[in-house]
Amino acid sequence: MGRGNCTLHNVELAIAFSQLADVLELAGENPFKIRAYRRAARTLAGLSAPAADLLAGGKLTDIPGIGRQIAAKVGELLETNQLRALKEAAARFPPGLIQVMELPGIGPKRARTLFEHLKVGNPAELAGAAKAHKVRTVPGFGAKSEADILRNLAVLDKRTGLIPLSLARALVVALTGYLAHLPGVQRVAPAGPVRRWEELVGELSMVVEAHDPAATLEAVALNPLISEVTGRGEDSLAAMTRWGVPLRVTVAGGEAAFGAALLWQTGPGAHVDRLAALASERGLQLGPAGLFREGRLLPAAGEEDLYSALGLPFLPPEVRADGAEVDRALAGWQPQLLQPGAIRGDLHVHSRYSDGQNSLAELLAAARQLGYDYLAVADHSVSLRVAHGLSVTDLTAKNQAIDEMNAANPDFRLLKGAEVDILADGRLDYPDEVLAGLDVVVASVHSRFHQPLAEMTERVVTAVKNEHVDILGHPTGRLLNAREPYALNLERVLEEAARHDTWLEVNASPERLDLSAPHIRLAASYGVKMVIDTDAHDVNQLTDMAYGAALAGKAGLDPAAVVNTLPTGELLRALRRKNKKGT
DNA sequence: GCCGTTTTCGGCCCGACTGTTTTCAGTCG
Repeated sequence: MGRGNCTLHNVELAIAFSQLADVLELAGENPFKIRAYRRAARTLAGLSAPAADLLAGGKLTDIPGIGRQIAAKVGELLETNQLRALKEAAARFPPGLIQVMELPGIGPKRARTLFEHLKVGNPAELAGAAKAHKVRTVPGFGAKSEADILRNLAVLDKRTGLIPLSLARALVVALTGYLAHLPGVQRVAPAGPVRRWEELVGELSMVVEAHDPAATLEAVALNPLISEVTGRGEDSLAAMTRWGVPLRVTVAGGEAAFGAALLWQTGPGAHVDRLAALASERGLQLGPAGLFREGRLLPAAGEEDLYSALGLPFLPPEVRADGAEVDRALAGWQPQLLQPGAIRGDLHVHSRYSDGQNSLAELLAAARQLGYDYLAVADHSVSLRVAHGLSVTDLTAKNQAIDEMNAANPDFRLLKGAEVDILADGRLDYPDEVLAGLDVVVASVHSRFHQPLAEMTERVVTAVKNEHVDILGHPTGRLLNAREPYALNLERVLEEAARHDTWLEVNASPERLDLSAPHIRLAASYGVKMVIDTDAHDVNQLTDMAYGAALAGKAGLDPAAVVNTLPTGELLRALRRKNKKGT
């Protein structure tokens, strides 16, 4: 974490353009214009420098997809904190109609139709209309749509108030920067589910060490991210953020109490309760104010000291859960984490050849910057038209370009890869002889998501058995907060993956986190090897590896089961494992 | 909206699936 406020501004700019795209979609604007705004939103969110600096330096329009008009809108946002175009367009529709559009099967046209016929302007009103069987009276809707709407509304309801970890992290980085610069503030640390790397976040929590708690909390209340202060204590403040997620800021009473405050605010409750119980078993008292013996505060500057005082190894936030981990640690268990630098490369990234943003040269340079030894450029296969899936001819040309890059860069290895679609019947989207010419084959499902369980399982198992497939990509297909996983018997897939030595991907993109931590545990129990990949479509997303590493730590995955910790030579041997065994 | 060593205008993300229809519009990846 670091980099002050720049991430905040970029994320906020991105959200504004994304909202503009949403509302223009409702308004029936030119789809290409809408796409341009969405692209700009993605680009802005991924920038590594503050957009404000680029704009000031006249460099913003150098970025592909950002022209004069969007740059002007960025300027307007930075100056006035709002977009006139967004305000005007949004005024034409009830604000809840955007949420109605989040329902699967409901796009801008159908959301508008519902609004015009039934006057429903938000999910709650739509639920009422559906229950009263009014939806089926609207042209283009029937009993099936009505039932789908009700079912999907329940899913939508479950996730309200939860934001993706990536957005939560951006907000916490922004708040950290803000807090760190307040006078009298010594230390700031994020806590809560963000620090535990929970995949969806329902609350933000920060711990501060400060000379003057009242003045510090007063300053927090003035932060523009905060829409409303909901509670004040002597040393804490509760507020609602503009993103609808509550925030708690806790001021620790001095250095000796910082660790305890951080521990308490990081949670979860069951973990902290187990620690407190353990402390009292040892004649100590552990609470949010610190660790005490007979009423005397013991010196403990950090969490490490607290764990150590209880006779425990340090338990990093991502492994803190229901308290059982405390007892495992007492019995000698040590959490296994991927050390920085353990990951030697990424085996699933996209280039400009399909739907990525960067050239091979840019990808190579970025990977080298991260200290990697290798990078597999796995672009989409021919069937995935929307993503510019590569024809065999294009793939051949790309492979040749990779050979040339490798010849010119002997210290690094670009791997010839493809993310090959698993077709509806389990066949792959390239012929065998083409697959045989690749270093890395990632096989993924990108179509026909609604196949019944048995059919989908058979389809994926067929791919897993395929001798050319190295990795099963994003195995469950879920999109966090957006799309449910497809029906799949994962245990059956794991069985076959273990048998055929096919690796499973831990897709580290914060939109997916697929496999999830529980699924990683399950896969490990089958003896299946895993690869942590970012699925980056932009060099800035290569650092999403941190999400995957945290997920592996949460799942307690043995680093030895992670294939991309291998150095180049061993990885290349491992990639040839099937051919060696083969016929 | 953006973009262009062919274009300053006219392309750009196309095709399959779905539920509602009696021939297709809307959604999605």
